[in-house]
Amino acid sequence: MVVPCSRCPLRQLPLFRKMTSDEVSFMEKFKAGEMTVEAGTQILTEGSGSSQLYTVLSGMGMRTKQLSNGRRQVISFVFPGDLIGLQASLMSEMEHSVDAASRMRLCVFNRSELYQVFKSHPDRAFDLTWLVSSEEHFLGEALTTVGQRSAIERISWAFVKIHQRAAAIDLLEENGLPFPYRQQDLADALGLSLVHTNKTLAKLRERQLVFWSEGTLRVTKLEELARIAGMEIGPLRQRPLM
Amino acid sequence: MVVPCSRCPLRQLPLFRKMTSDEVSFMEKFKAGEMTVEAGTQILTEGSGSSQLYTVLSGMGMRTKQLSNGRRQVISFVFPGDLIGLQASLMSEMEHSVDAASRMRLCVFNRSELYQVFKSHPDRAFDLTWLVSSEEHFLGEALTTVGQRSAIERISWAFVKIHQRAAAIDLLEENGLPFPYRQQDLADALGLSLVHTNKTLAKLRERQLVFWSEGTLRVTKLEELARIAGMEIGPLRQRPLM
DNA sequence: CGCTCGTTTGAATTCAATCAACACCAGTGG
DNA sequence: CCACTGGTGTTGATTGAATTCAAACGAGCG
Repeated sequence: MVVPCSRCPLRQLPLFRKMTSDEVSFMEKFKAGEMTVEAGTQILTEGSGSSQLYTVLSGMGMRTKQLSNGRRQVISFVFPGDLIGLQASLMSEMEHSVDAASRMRLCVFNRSELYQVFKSHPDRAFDLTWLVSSEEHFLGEALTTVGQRSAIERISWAFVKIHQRAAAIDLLEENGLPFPYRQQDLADALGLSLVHTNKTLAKLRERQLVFWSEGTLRVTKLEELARIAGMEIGPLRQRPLM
Repeated sequence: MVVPCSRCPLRQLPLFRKMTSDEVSFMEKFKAGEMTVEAGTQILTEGSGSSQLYTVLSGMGMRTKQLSNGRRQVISFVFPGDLIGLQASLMSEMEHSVDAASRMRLCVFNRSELYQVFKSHPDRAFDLTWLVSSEEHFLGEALTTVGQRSAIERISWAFVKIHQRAAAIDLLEENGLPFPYRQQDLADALGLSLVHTNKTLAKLRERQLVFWSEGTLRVTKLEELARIAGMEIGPLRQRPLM
């Protein structure tokens, strides 16, 4: 059962820019359908082209990059509202993979129509560029975190980011937010070993700042975490939803 | 003395996509002038808006991000052909600074005309998006390097990248390429301490792989460096020049 | 019941950070 | 003219944060 873009629940959230009905109906035409994938599915594969773009409707995933020596970097966690696969459409192929960490529902767009967006809807093309730039911005922050912060600072930074984003897409329940990753995923995202990640998580738990178990993450003292990370906690910028 | 875009020496290089004379003359209109800055100048400042976009014509710089604890991440080194300041035009402000490491000549564009590009020249808008995406791609690689590689691997990776790019913009002289940075800059780019960077550089020098002194970098065994870094050495993708 | 997967904990090791000096050079000012 | 200073690079010694190694535990599953 496909939801029309105009009634997409994500679109109602204040995180996402209000669009004119004209813009929405254009996106509607651009939309090829919906798709559900199970946890563990590889949605996009590093090194291969893709004829599709996706907007995440629900569920979570991660972008990963494989090294030849077997190590792996988690580039970012993917949340509802994120656009994935654009890189393959712009360059000839993906330079990272995208894996589903939970069951995910995806909105599918045809890559072939991408140029139409640029040709006939410059404002939406601008939005696309904005989204890529926003992702670039995030990677700059992540690079700074991995390059300059200690283990406890990195993990605190990550949890603040995740909490903020989850709050903005209405994922906060009273007992926490769904966080369907393994400790290894977080370790690979932050450039830490699994063991050290585990021990650092234990420290945060002891200090009553964060509780993460059974796929649920509960952040109890956001400001304290931000203080540890040495970061500002501003409101999220409104973003376009494709 | 301002060079018309059509006779821009960068544009003749095979690294940059051939453009139609129509496209070039559009860029020409978009161009507001040229500008020269001395080494050490801050071209763009983190947290502040900018009414200008620049394409680097010559010289080198770096994007940096400041942490509140005094540490600093060098996000990337900036080379001729790179576009800087787009982020400030898309978001409301820069989220990193750009500093000149040597004297630089810059091609200046007015931010206010950016929307015109999207409106009237969708192919150039596409190029802009491509550039941002390419930068995002690079940051993903850098994140992977800092997150997963050892010190000697990181430095080797960086030198391979730098050598490739320098070669593509005709910066290779018989004695090496101009590399006007301090060891501290490289250290901050790779998430290493100055001392450890220095010692690792000494190792590479002993192994006769890289010689860097007095602002000149000479890479003698590119393949060996790439082998150490565990990376592929493919040809650079052709890129648009704004 | 045995098996796998993810988490947890302890111990040993190591890579890289920090601390501390010194060398070198270009300015700069007495 | 020369002592002094600040910036950059170099080197050795020490420390420490994080990795690696190893083992065990619990949950879910065929």
